[in-house]
Amino acid sequence: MPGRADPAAPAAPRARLNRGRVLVAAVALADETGLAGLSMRRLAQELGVVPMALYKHVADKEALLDGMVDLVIEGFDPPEEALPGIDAVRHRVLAARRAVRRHPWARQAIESRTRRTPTVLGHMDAVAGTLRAAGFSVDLTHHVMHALGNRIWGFSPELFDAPPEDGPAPTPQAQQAMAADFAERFPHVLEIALEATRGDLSGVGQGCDEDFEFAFALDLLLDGAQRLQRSGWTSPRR
Amino acid sequence: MPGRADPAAPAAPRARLNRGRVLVAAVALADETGLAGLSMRRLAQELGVVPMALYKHVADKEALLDGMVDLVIEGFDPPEEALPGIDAVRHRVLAARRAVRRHPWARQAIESRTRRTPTVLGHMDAVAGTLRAAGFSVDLTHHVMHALGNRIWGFSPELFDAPPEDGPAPTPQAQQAMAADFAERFPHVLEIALEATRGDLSGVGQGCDEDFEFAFALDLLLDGAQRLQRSGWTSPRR
DNA sequence: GCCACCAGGTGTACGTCGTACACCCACAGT
DNA sequence: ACTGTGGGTGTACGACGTACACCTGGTGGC
Repeated sequence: MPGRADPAAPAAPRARLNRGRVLVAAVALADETGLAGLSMRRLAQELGVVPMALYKHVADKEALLDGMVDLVIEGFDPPEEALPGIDAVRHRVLAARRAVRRHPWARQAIESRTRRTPTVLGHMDAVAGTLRAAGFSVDLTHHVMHALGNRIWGFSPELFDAPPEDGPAPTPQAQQAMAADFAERFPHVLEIALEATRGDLSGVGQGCDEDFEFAFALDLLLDGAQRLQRSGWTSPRR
Repeated sequence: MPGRADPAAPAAPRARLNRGRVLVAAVALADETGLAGLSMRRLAQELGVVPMALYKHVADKEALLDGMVDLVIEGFDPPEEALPGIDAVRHRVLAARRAVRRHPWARQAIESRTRRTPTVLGHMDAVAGTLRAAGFSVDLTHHVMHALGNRIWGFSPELFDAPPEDGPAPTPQAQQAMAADFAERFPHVLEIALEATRGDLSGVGQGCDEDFEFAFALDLLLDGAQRLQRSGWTSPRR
């Protein structure tokens, strides 16, 4: 083996790893092999690196998945055309769908996420904002967001599943600052949360009235379906 | 240790295992610990048995999950009252939802299933049959089933994801018999499949036009939402 | 020019998972 | 009495995620 050891390795000094490269490689690997085929070990191998090296760039596999989902969401086509009212919502949702469809694993991954990254909140805020711009009340916007469910993502996770529970308790002023930041970045999400909790955000963790939201969406669909049936609807044959 | 060995073990001769007991225990364990906490080893321990013993009753973990999901579906409240038209659909879907909510893991489990067991097909057939009884065309029934999505289950797996691909190729007459059996047990599912493939069931594996189904459901929801907005809808405050 | 630092990559090891495979035992049918 | 055979056992293997100790090459301070 000494006859082989070239001190200045020729072609591939192997670019340094960083979070971005890890995430991109993970997305590519998942595209190829599906979520089930994505393991830390396999991913490391793909990057020509030892498994533990990944942990310098992502906290653990959950964080890796979070990052991958963010990457997909960032790939949502921006709504360049300024469409009127509800059509803007439709446009945005269909754009999300296109991005999600590019990655067959994305639906499952998004559904499994329990943390809400800023990127995820950003998308929800954008959809809510589009509904508000179309003249919807905060109240109605809220329930329609639930009803859209899957469709917001090209398929709806709950906004708040579990309390954030970071490590050490944040100081009051840090909390204040975070709240202000949140209000600025996600104003529409905030107004919905305020409406739903009647201004008492402390109870935001326990979520919405799921039974109500379920029935709301069900009735929206069934009423619409019945209207189609009465009008003798048939699907367009291509 | 010989001083302890009692030849006729006193209280617990430990009832024999069978598929039913395994499934019930698995459901109970998942109820307690969530899907993530359900492992073959843990389940075996709960049953006072060695892990490999389970494999005499379920083929593998996938089959275990299939069985658990079937158990949940069998727990759907039967629609005793004969409601008129669309209300029967609503009633049935809400019944499914109640059953699914009893088991927090069920949604995730159902979504992850790729095989369609007879029990699953049975539920879909029942929902389709209820829509047909309400006067919906096969065509409209089909698309409404897609649109209901999650809601059919208390949250929509595709009917056909992958070809069945059992082990050895079934003989033609066995295939014939299976088809006849299917037609008898799931007539409404069959008529939808026939409609969607225009009578050529050989192509049933490649599924429906997902883009169309997605847009159909999206428009149903958005049209309904817009109607509510125009009528000045507000949610009922309790 | 030296050295101390440290971000980033390595190696080893642990506990858990699903499950293949060989076994063994108690009872049923002859 | 003999022989299957259905059901429970024991051992073992190859993944997996990741903790922990280590090393190493480049950078900033002096």
